[in-house]
Amino acid sequence: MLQKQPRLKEKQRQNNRFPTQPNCVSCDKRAKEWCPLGGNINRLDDAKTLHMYQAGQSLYHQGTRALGLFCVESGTIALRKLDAQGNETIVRLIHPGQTLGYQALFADELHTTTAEALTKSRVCFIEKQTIQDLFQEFPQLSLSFLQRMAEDLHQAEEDRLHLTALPVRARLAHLLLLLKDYYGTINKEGDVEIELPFSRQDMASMIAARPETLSRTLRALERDGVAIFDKKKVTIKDLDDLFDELEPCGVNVR
Amino acid sequence: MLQKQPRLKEKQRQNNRFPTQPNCVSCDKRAKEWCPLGGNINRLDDAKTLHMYQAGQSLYHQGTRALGLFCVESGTIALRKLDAQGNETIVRLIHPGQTLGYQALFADELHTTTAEALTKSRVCFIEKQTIQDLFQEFPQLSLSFLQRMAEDLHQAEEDRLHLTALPVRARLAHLLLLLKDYYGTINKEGDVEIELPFSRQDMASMIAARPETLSRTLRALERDGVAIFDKKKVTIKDLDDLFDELEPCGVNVR
DNA sequence: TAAAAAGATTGATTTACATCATGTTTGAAT
DNA sequence: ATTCAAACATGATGTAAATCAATCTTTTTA
Repeated sequence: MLQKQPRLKEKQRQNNRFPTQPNCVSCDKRAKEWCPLGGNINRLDDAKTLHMYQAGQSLYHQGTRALGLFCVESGTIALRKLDAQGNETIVRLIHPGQTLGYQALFADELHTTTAEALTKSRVCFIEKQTIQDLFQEFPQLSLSFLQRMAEDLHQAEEDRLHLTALPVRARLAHLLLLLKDYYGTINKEGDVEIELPFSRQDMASMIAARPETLSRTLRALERDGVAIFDKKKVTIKDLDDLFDELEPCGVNVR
Repeated sequence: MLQKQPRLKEKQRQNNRFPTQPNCVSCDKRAKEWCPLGGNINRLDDAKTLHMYQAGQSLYHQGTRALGLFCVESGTIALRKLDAQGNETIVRLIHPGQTLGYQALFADELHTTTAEALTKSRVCFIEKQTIQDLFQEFPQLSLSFLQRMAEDLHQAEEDRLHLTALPVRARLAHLLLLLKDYYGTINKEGDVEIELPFSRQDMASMIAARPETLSRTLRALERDGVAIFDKKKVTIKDLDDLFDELEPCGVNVR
């Protein structure tokens, strides 16, 4: 199965040298998956290899074998799924501290998504054999991954519900509320500003809408004074306005 | 949170006595989750308790704590999800040999669905403590559940795709193709006959459509000679006709 | 810098499906 | 049987979002 390999801009090809080695022990973003290692977290630290990815580069490709696990230190990774008709959707975003690649690894299937760095990213890789060794030595580790996947499953259920029960506008509001946690800052006027790391097309795919529909919905939100969309910058005066979009639909944002 | 407890028909209240104890060792339907127990499968056998459920009875309720795992010996269990607006959807069906209840148990969350027996069912229950002990003693067990959940996750991804990419008619065709594996028989004319264990409303919820839409779609398939729907019995002359419904959508039924 | 390609917006039109309304069948309780 | 309440079917109508098509904008390539 052939995958599209996005070409990189010239300037992106540079600056790939002299990375500071990240340290799992001091990594404050590390997700709870690795907690069972406790004081032995250095075991992970020793086994990992650091990789730098420029925006647009892939960590792995849909349809390939899983060689190990990835753990994001910085940057944003998108899991893209390509279907038979050639539609590409972002299934999920992975943020610093989170692990990815476990689905195919644990299911012993081929990767069902392509993992692509949306921003310049630092990602650690732990190969399959190491994972197996660690799981053997620290059985609690598999339990924490069980928990992880159970939560994923819960999320998937929830997403399905939203998809069928909520109109595009509410799905968009919901997405913005999730994104603000990762990309939101407060500007000098005290408004929330979100710098989106992806295109309109990607954004549309995330809420299962067509780009045209997304575009119109953005404008509708602007008309109603809920948010301002300038290129990839979103400005929100009052988050409550977004919550109000969801309230009549009975959604509680975790 | 109050749950609707369906009233049982009179005759269903009877015949709940003298169940033959099922035996995990000889259970030929047992799913691969328990394989790691190997020759120690009797450990599971000793720990389990058998429960009989009449159609309409619940194994557990959405919003309650997970007390253990269930393993279906016979019958069909539906996982129902009730949303804020009061819509009820069948998220999934569980068949003999399969395990259920692990999502909430592993995530340490409340049950996100209600498990309801659609037919008279025999289900084994293994309580949390036992599971923990077994997982401790047989670490491979958690790996096999990891695999299980990874597959579930894959399925959820796939379902989401279908939901957004396929029209109701294709989703219905797809559902029938899945159901035939569990409920299909060949009648004297050589046609496939499926005896559905659920109502039209439930069926509609499974493909995320309204009952009216499902009703019309059934008739459309009948008009086109693809299938005949008589009450809960579906007759299909040629399965290829169903595959043809999916082909233009680029779906390959596993 | 110009040219080309891709992405984004906007408008007009279509459509699949939901909703509403009404009638019919079913099947359990009396 | 008779009654009653669900479940199911069917027709009429409404609508959110997709599709089609035409600019406009930004990015990439040459």
